[in-house]
Amino acid sequence: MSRPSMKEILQKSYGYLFESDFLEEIESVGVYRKVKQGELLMDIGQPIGMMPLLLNGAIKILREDEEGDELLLYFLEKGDTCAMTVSCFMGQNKSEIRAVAEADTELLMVPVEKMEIWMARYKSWRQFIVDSYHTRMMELLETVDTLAFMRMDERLLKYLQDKAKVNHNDTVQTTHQEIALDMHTSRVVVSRLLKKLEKEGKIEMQRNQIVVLEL
DNA sequence: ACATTAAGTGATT
DNA sequence: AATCACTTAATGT
Repeated sequence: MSRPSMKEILQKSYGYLFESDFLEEIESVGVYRKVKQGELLMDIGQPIGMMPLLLNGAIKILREDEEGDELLLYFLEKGDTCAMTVSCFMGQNKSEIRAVAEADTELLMVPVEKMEIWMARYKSWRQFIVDSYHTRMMELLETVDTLAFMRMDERLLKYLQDKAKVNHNDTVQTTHQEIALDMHTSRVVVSRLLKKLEKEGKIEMQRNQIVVLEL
């Protein structure tokens, strides 16, 4: 199969949202970028100059505490954009979050100056921004609920399920240590809870790999 | 064979 | 649920 053109990729991820002439404008102004798994896309304190439109793959969004330890907030997938960039052109312009590629990912980077212009010109763009702000807010609320109301073992299972979903693969490639870092807990706790989940028949463990049986 | 990294476990707070 | 101290298992060179 031949490699799809930029236009085709864009059409597939955003065609249902934007008019074709607008899609062409996005394509002409956007800078294509490909990131490998684990690559740092944006760090805390960095100025935001570009707005990423995800074409495929997934990005994980993390918050950091005073000691430099992380906490996973949510994942971005194709058709998503970062809500942080939206608040950028409205004044604040330093990133409050860290963005790391969860999988190999293709993005289209659009300069933030375009945001305002498009807001005025395209209704579909306004709708897209409002909608994505809303869904991001809902995801953040879900994360708060998870942290406040769920037990560690439930949180862990949800983490694995979410990770399996965004990677479109029920076998999650990771280590207990990495999970602990994302969840802001210790490796020992993760290992013990994973063992419990395995006994309950919800997952299967191998070295560097966990199969999620309950999705 | 040896070093390194990942994962398992008991005890303590 | 976190931390410590230690063991065992898997993997790379």
